[in-house]
Amino acid sequence: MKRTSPSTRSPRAAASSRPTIKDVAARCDVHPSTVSRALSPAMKHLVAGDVVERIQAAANALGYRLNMAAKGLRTGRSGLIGVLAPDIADPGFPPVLSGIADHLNAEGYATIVVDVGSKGSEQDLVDRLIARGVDGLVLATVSLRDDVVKHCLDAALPVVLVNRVDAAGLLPSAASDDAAGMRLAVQHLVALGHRRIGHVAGPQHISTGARRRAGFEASIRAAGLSASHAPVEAVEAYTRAAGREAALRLLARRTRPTAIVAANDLLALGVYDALAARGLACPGDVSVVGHNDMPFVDMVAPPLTTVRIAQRDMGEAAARLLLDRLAGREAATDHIVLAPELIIRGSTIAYEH
Amino acid sequence: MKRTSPSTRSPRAAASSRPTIKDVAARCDVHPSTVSRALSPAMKHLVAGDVVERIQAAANALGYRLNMAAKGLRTGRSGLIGVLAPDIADPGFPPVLSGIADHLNAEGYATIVVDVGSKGSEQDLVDRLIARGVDGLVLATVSLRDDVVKHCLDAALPVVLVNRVDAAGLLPSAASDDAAGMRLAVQHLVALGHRRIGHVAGPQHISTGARRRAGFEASIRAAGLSASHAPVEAVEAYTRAAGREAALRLLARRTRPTAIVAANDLLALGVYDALAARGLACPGDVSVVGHNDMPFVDMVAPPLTTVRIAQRDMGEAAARLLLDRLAGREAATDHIVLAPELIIRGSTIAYEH
DNA sequence: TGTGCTATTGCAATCGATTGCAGAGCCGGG
DNA sequence: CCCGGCTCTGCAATCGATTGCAATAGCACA
Repeated sequence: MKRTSPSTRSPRAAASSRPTIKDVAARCDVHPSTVSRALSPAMKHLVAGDVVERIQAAANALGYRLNMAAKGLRTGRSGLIGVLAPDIADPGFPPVLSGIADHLNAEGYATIVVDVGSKGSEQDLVDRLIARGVDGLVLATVSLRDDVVKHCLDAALPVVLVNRVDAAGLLPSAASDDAAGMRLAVQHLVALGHRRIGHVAGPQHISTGARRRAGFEASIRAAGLSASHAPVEAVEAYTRAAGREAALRLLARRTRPTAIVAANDLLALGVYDALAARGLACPGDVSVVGHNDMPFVDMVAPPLTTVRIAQRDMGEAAARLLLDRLAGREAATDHIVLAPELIIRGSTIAYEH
Repeated sequence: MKRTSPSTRSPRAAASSRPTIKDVAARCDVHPSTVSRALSPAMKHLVAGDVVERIQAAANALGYRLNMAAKGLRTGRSGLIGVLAPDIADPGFPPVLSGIADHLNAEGYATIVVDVGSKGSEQDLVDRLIARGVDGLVLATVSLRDDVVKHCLDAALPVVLVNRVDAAGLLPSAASDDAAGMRLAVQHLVALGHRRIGHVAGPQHISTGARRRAGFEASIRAAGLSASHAPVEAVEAYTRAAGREAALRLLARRTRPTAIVAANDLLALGVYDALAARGLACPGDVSVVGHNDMPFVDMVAPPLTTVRIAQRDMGEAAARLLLDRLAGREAATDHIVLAPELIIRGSTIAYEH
């Protein structure tokens, strides 16, 4: 027990003090380095079989657990992945998150999720994650400012996007096929006989907002409808209140649309609010289609017809993409696109001329 | 530039390599320890003012960022807090989480959230968090097994509970006043004239399930109603499907209840399903009260009357409790209880005899 | 001018694990 | 019987930051 130094005392008080690799080594009469090797799958082959067994036995007899901080310091890898989320409270996000976390956990990584919305600058948050030594970043932030991307690239940090794509398409991403989703929505309405279809578009500085709007307009053209009968109102944020306001503007147009496609379920609920405020019935007077199929939109009145996106798959794909990069494998497919699916419920019906 | 050693090469390849405390020291012609002191708020007073300034200038000229792994190794504190969640996808959880994270972030801590549901043993997850060197744990797990608690106590790790209490009341906790919530619900129904009130109880091995049930029964007694007119059906999990089954059993009783109190909004939605399956109207035939006021229950048909719990406050309180422990302050109040509030919407109406 | 302080700074050990290199022991072939 | 080669293990440096102790300088006061 001569291990206590005279000058510097152990910073962690006498309490607990988990066993270290040295304790295991002492118990087995081998050098710490041998223990390290025996306990590392990659180096185990360098140690004699019986010694490995003895060490493993001693290790879990002592309840030894690897100290990640020490390992991280030495190897330069922390086993931590940062995830930047726009808003944890958004019901659409958890499935994505759990897809990411599950996949990453399986490979021994832990995830630090930070909510950008509440705190200050995204830049600063990224810096703090970098200080923590994260090995990679998953960005699900809605507003992907250029400087953040640049910052990450400067730090030579593997970064992947989820539910987003950057304008230049430089970063690998996993996202839903927004254009296809809007096509499903518009085709569905056209098939029901609708000819005047409005769109409540999301924020245009967010890729989903911009791409869904473009998809909507393209689908309208493809259906041979005139753009003048397909008014678009964009919002500043994906909120129910914003959706309500935009829908009110849409409904105030000379030729009122008989159907409204929202860029988002939250916005669609706002459309419901607007219809109620105008004394209009859904779907009787106006049909509504949402996007995302977030939880419980099947329970609202009327149950919302919406475009379901593969959120969990998106998270998993993003994790895989990141793992590829961490392993040095540059995946062939940098942009994974998930196919959406139209879920028809009660908020859309045929338009009678 | 004689800093490259002959034998062991730097593990982090030439790429990037963030500046270290030594680089800053070299640039200022001082010893690394002086830099460390100058950059630490607690030790700054030991360094001459002008030197501090010079060092700070050099630090952010170089873009120096503290290496948390190294600091953690030396000090024995990682600045990481583990949060065990029952199910991230549960819409009720995000507000709690964000309350926790915001408060902890402000103090320089980062949170690692792990979803217990998906992965294997809770025990093992805790072990992995401990290996990561978390400084403390917030447990929001629904099924708080004794061994997990014991495990944490063995590790001498500060632990707080959120939205939960342990049977023995040993661990500090922040939770809603479940009994008060049930009292609000029952009193509301009684005031509306209901005399036969059923309860869909949550899992009895979860504190919310057990305490809400007890609260329900106590309130029934307090209202002078007979227990035989207040049937209770407990479920195994907080899911919509389980709520449906339990409600069907309740509705099959000889004297059908005219109102049902669910332990949870999710269960309440299941009750809606059951009513629809039996061709009964809500609130016409049966009134329903939920619990938690999760997002969008105001949008379902009919809008759900429910007991709102202060989820964000709960998270904040838990964080404060944990910070107290981390700072060595044993807070006087170990069990913080948050007052619930009844939100009356459309799922409850007066019962006409 | 000498003594005693205090305010600063440097020194070096240390946290726990990893890993390149060196050396020991052993085997079989020539 | 010797040597090349292989397997296994030990040694020691190292990652970056912190901190108790020692040392120095500067200053005041007698």
